[in-house]
Amino acid sequence: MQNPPHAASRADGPAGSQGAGTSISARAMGALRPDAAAYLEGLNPEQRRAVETTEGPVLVLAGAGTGKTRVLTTRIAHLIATNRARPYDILAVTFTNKAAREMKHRIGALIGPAGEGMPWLGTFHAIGTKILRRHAELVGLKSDFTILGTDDQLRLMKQVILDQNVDEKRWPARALSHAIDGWKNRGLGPEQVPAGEAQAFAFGKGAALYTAYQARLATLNAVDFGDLLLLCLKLWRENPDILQTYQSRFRYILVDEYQDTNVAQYLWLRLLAQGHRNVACVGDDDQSIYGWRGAEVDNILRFEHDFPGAVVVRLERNYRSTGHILAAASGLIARNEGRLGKTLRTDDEPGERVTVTGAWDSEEEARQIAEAIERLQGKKHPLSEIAVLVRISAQMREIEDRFVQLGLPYRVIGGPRFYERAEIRDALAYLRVTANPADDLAFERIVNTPKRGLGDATLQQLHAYARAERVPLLLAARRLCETDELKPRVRSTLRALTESFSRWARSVETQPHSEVAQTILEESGYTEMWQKDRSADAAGRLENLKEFVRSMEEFPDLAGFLEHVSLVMEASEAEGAERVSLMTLHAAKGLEFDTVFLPGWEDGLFPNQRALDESGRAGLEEERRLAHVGLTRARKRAKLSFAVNRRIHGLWSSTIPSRFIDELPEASVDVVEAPAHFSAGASRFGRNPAPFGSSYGTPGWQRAQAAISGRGFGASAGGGRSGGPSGGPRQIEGELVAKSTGSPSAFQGGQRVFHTKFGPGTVAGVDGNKLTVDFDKAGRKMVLDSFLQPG
DNA sequence: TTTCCCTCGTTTTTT
DNA sequence: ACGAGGGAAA
Repeated sequence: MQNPPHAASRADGPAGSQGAGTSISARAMGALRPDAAAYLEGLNPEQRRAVETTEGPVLVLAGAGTGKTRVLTTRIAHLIATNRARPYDILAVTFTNKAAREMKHRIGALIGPAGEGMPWLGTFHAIGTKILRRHAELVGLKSDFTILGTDDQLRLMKQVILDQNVDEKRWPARALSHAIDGWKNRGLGPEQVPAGEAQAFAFGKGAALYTAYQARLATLNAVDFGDLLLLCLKLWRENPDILQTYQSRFRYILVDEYQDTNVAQYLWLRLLAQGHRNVACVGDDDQSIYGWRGAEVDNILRFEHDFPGAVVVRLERNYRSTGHILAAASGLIARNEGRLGKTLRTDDEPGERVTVTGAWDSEEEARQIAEAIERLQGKKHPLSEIAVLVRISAQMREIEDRFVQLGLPYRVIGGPRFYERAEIRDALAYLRVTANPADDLAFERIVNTPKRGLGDATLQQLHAYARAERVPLLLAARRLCETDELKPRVRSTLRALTESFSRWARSVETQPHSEVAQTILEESGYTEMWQKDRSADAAGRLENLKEFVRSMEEFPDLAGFLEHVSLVMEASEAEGAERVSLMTLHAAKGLEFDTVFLPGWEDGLFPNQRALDESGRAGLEEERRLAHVGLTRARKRAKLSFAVNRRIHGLWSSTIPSRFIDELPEASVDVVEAPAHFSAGASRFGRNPAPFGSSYGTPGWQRAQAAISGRGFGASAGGGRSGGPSGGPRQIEGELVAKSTGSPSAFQGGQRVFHTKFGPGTVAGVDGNKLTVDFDKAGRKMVLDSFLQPG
């Protein structure tokens, strides 16, 4: 394999017309290729260069919508098709399981089943796990180690903090967890933490806590996510021979989303890449939005320095967005200083300009968005091609409320993950103890779930015994039941539990694991617990449990299932329905939609004040990249908006439009103004609307009304259901201006009424001029009678 | 052991 | 405003 048949001369493929310096034979050879390689067709010259520069380090700077995934998958197909590598010679790492799955899928489509068997295509963590299982004993583990999720991690930290006599009030487990995660992200083991930082935590106990935490993990035969990479580094550093086998095994290395790598991942890659040095990293420094969780933009900025002789390919031709959208995004991101610099361009038409709309408050903003969506819907715009991207999840509530009122179908992307739901984690804990009786953390989670009278006191006894005898909790429980240490009632409950676990463990040997799971959930009383629960979401939880058991069937055995779960914490998404998507900007990375709404462009919210406070200019630049990501999600329409008043932590505060709005290139932006114009004089977008400075407060609703009707401020562009006729008295949420006047109402219970916002309904109760109305669509609301008409 | 109340925090999220 | 989690009372 030293001389592959089609050894590429240099980067210039046949498409590169810079023939100078390319040998005749090479060109002749290239001329053959288009036939031989259908998969290369349709690639532009830069993409092709990124695919065909197979030898040596390559950095592909792939702007948004420039065909990044295509390059990555084609490159793999190319390596295999030209016999440069077999599927198992290639290491391809991604960040998310979703990305890994998609890549597998697309490679399969390109080269057929040959791509199915890429054993080393996966997330950093999945590959790290695979490697660690093979050499577990060399890093002090057994090969069936468990991978702890965040909740287990936290519980462990709490124990460690307690053990070390640190005040848990002052140094909460979360903070320790944060610190340790940070160290692990930077590739630092307990001994390598800089003394200063270790000192800073808990009066110098930082290092001791870290060490103790690792020791606890080791005794539990468990690792956390950080360890999956960190322990690989340790393994390789201490065993050069093993490192070398991996270095020579991976002839070609590919990395997706390189801008998101942290230091540990970078070190991990660098060690592996030192073998063949054929490492291709694909990323976009302008889409680095995970700095807060350890991603180092520096990794991508430093690539040429770290891999001397690297070829850098820029993909700047955008196939996604229209001209104005691209211009807006480019103009914005150009304000960042720490970037390698790319200029996206498109051959597409200029299209619609990016719109900017102001609203009086966040509720009106939500109303405007919903109306705009309904208008689009009226023009046959598919809802699945519309997305609303928010900066923080708290923004979603009002928008959802509005959608619910209108009966507009939507889905929230990136909500609580399936495997993170309490009922699923509980069920998992039962399975974990069944599969591995030494899994103390899982045991602790469910000893008293459902409630069976085994509380703290009992647990303390178990712990004491377990620690003294150096046995797992379950075994400790079993032994203590044989003594008179426990109160009779506790003893019998505990004995029943331990016996159940023994029984379940036995049945795993003989029965299908999903059936065992079903049995466990029933016999333990867990299902019953939710059946008795009267809260609203109990039914959903039971549904989830069913789905959980069903999903187990896809795996060959219990161990396989548990491994999958610990690495793949994502929701099973019901695809396909015709719905608007609602998500955070972070969750939107990698997705695209025809129309994208971007609400909440207000200073303090976006750019987020906290990001600014904590990371200064770097924070601002990351926020700006986030804005850039948001804009570049749109294919045809991007609609920005801001509200001048927003409720923050329950308090109404006035806000000013985001500085990012003023950074957009004017030529690509349309300001959608209310009929009577929204601000005279001030800057282009009505920055700092004079009459309501920061002094605006809750009692000011009178002023608010005056301002709105007087200036037409933020009146919805399309009229429609939210506002009265323009110029007339504006309606604000009935609740907000609700002031009981005491004057008797013209309405009576049972009467049919109509409300401009909520539609038709029936009066359920009367209190002065405040009415309780059961609306046909919106449910029960308190409204003022002045907003109602007899129906 | 359980239940109720009070305090605290509240960007973004993967594995 | 609001929910989660911890501590004190039943």
